[in-house]
Amino acid sequence: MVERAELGIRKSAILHAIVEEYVRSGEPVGSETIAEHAGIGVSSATIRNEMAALEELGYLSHPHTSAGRIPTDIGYRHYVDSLPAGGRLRDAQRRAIAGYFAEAILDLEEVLKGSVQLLSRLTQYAGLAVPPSAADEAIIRLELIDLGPTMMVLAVGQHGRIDKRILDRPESLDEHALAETEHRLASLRGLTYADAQVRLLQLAAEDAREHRGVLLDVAETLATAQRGEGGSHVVVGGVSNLADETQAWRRETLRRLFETLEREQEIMHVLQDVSASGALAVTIGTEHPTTGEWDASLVTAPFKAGDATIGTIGVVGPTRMDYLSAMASVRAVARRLSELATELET
Amino acid sequence: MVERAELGIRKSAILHAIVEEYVRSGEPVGSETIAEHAGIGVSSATIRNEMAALEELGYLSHPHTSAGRIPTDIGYRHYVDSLPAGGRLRDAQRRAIAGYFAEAILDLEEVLKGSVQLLSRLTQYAGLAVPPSAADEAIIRLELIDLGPTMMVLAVGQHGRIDKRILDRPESLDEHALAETEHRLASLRGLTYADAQVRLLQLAAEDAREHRGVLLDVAETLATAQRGEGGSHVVVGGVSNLADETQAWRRETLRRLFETLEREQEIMHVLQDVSASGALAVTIGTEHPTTGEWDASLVTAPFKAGDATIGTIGVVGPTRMDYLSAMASVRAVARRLSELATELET
DNA sequence: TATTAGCACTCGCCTGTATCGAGTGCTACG
DNA sequence: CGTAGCACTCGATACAGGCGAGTGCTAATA
Repeated sequence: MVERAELGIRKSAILHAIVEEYVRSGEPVGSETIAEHAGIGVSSATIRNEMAALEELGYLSHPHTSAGRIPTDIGYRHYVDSLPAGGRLRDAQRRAIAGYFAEAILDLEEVLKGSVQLLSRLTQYAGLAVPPSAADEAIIRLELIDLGPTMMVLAVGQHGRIDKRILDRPESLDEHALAETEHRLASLRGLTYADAQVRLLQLAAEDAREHRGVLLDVAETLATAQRGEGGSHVVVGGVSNLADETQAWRRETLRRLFETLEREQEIMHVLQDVSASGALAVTIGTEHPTTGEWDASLVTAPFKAGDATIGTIGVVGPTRMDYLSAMASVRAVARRLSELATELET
Repeated sequence: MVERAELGIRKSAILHAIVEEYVRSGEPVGSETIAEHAGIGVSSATIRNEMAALEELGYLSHPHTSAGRIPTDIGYRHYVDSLPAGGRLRDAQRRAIAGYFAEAILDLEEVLKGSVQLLSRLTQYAGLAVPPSAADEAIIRLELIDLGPTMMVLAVGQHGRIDKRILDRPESLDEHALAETEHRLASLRGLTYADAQVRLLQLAAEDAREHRGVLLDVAETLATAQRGEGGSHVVVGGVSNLADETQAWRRETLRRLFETLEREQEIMHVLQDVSASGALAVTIGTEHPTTGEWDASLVTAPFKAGDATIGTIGVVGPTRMDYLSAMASVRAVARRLSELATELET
């Protein structure tokens, strides 16, 4: 990030007022509006001078000469960074969150689906979540199930995750051999997905017999589960909010956004990128190549089980986003989610 | 459906030409265009007379006095009904379908995901599929897995479907009781989901002991699986196509469409409604209350395993749809899917 | 009787022009 | 340094005129 001289207190206040007014109205905001309503206590002419300076510094831009100013991505960034840590939730929102988490929900997968729905309703943007990776979860069942002409690898994680893959069943693998192979798999119970995968590769390497292929397939199934390509995907909810009339996206931008939302792998990478810090994070427009392409912003927060971060949850919306409220919602949901996950995993 | 006198051969030809031209261009089409390009062999004046008659009959409408005609839903309906049964696929499309199904794919769930993607690419609309219901699938595993503070019901169907539900574990249910309950569940193997559910309710009724609740929960899990609310949902793909610039939807309509696409239950019901006939079906705009709300059309076809219909696949697009090509694509994919499903289920 | 040529008419759309006003940037002054 | 004042810019809006696609009707024709 470019080093940028600290703005004076008055410039900050003006920028702040412009961002909030623009987010509210969607119209470029003029010096008069700020002078009258923002309580800065100086005349519009002074505001104009400051605005010109802010534009010079890259915080504001100008759709055309005789229009008001709109914040640039950098402007939003400064605004967001200057926001107090604890945004306020409205009572109704607080109650919605409390209400949702008050119901006893036992399945993290279900909880995540509900949570992104909740976030999308709270914020009017779309909710996203990356569920926990399987890597560190212990396997409590690992079975090879006979489906007649085919067979299925079935792994059950200690917290209830399920991964499966259907495989071709080689003719040579008769019932006896299948039972024997399954017996060998049973010895992996208790290992994590990651460890079990390593162990399987060892087993397959040591023993170069006929059914090595099956072991490799099982290993691949575990690997897939860890990459998040398996049963537990990125969870997306409330995308219809993005098509709302009031969101200022052009059709083409909207199309690209939806397109990417269908490519789970890409979304997962984006979310992992932006939430690398391990704390509530805001990613504004061009700050990330992918969000830049959408002209969108992300507000994300990790959720934890105990001390370990296990996933990410957040919202996507236009860069002209109500960051304060989105941050408060995401923070609150992530906190509740962490509590619940911690509880579920003990 | 309202009984409507058969159109004469010439009116039909004109209507046909208008629909095709309008679908192609998106502009209201005038009499001149038809007279020149459609090879009807009469002058534009005659076409105009016929158009006026067609409008009178409800097949065409008029955005304003000096504009060309556009087809009404009834006009599209007549067009679709008069279409030859075997629409042609372009070679590239035929190859794409053959290519997709040539890869050995063993998991019907994966196949369906791929198929809706395929359909959405072939047609440039969004693909939809309702997977088979669990009702008639035999259960080959039915387990109660100890997850420490909770427990999981896990059902595996004979063709590899998986349904699970995580339940609260009552304190009274110690390891011994859990093992015993699981033993009782084991006796249900081989029954279909529907039969197993009935049997479970009997068991629970007969034996009014402490752990009745668990049996009821298991029954409920099986019921959920049959309603399609469980692991296998409606499969949707290629929705970004719907946001394409060239599709003439207004923002609000688009929003409603996306909103419904997120409500799986509703989509499932719509698809079941429209594909009740058991054959390739086209549902145009207001012909179904839900599609009417979207100003959209559906082209759907059932797919079968052997002789039994097990699911539905199709596309959603604007009423101004290239029906011929969509029908051909859906028909071809459904046929391949049926072959594959038949093979997988034997 | 069905078809067609011709033509007046309609009406959306495009273009050009004029006006309005929000908002700017600059300058001069306190 | 802040402010008042003012000329200027430029998008938005409104309106008029002309164009042209397309209609609907009528009268002539096969």
